[in-house]
Amino acid sequence: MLRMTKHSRPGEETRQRIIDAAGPIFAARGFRKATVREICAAAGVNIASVGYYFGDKLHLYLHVVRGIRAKCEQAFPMPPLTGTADQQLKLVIETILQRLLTKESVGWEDQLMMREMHEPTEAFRELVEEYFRPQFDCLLIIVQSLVGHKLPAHQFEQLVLSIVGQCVYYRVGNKVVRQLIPEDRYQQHFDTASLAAHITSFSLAALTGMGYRDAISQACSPTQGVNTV
Amino acid sequence: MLRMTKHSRPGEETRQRIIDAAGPIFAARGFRKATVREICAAAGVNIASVGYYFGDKLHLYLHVVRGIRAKCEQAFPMPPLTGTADQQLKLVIETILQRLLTKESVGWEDQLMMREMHEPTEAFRELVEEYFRPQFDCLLIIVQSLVGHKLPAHQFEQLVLSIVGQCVYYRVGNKVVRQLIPEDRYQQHFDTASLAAHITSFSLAALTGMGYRDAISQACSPTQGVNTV
DNA sequence: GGACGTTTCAAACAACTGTTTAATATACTT
DNA sequence: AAGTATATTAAACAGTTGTTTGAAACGTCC
Repeated sequence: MLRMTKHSRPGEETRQRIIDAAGPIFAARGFRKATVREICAAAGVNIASVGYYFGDKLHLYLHVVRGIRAKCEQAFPMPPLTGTADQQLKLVIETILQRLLTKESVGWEDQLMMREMHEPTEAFRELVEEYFRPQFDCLLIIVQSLVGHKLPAHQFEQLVLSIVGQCVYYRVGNKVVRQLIPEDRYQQHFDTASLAAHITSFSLAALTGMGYRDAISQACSPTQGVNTV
Repeated sequence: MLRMTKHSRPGEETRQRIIDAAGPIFAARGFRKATVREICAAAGVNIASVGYYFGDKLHLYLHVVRGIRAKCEQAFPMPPLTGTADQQLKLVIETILQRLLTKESVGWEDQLMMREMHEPTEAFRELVEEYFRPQFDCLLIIVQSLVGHKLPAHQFEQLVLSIVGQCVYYRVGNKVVRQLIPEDRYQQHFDTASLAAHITSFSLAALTGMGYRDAISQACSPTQGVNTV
């Protein structure tokens, strides 16, 4: 039974069902390994529907990727930049780790993101601009605020990348970490909150210890825009 | 023309040629995308040779992966643990970055490693034990030496992972970084040596700033084995 | 030099893939 | 109610893949 009003064609439903079904499958299997047959079976539609609505498999994939940012922003929104810069840093690190380390039930978006990092498709460039760049700029502002004075731009960028790198590794190298660290100790000390606390204090200590930042001003620096050279 | 003595069958040569040709192709295309036909064409042998010598494509892949560690250790050997712990840390970070960021000409082994991290095969477990574990233990000893006193094991491990994470991100997230950082600035400040210097000072500053380590002992602590709890 | 095990080869095989087709069904318009 | 554009379907298509086959070529040993 199909209902087809002027503004909601019956096809819209199957179209959406295909996208919904395709996301987790592309994330789990990768673009190449994921088959149109499996996606259509999961969506409960005919094989030919992909060609009918998206042209081909690649364009379906691009539609899926382009819909990710919104979903991710909705599940774990970036925290507002209030409070001291120290607090801001901790919150952002926690948010990034949550997005990265959440279980597969909601986390297939990040799986796809990691696949794009490893084997970029056409969608990669805009994905960086719309997903990674905002996180990067956000951290850049916080770090500039923490340092409190001007530095060459590349130094700020390297500082931010050092922070991001620590977070991302727990996702990218997750399987390695799981094998390097004894299981019980992993369960006890490598949850999202503990890791966020460690990475935050590690990074704050680095900023302080590198002399970029007064050890005294540690817990009381409000955020202010700071320009690079 | 085939030469077949008792101890060096003619097949040994083609067998080796297949392995040599397969490595870069598996690394560049991934296990699935790499085709037996392309590998055999690159090796200059018949398609059927893979089945004849390795049984099937998967077992050829496993042979290739198992031969990686030796090659990598030979190209960029881990530095001997001499000098101050500070110097050791810098050398190890440099070695890791060199292994990770070397151009494709010699770096296909690490490409394969990254693929295994993302999509592990049967070879993953032993790869971690033989390749990642030594690096991890090496850094663990250095960090223990830098801290100079006992700490819970998981804290040492998180410190090491913070260091490794910074390095690995420049490989895993390379394409992201390349797009986030303006090209000219990347060329100027994001070479292996500069990154190694930054990551080293960042990490040393963190260790110092976290209070794990006397700021005074910074440049003169010789390595000594330190046991965790 | 002939017999034998080993190695190579071109060709075919079987399975799976994304895509297209042409017919059928559906819902809206007039 | 007829007509029409839209949507769905089962089936077939065309291409690529890993793997197997059976014969031919080769080197070694008696």
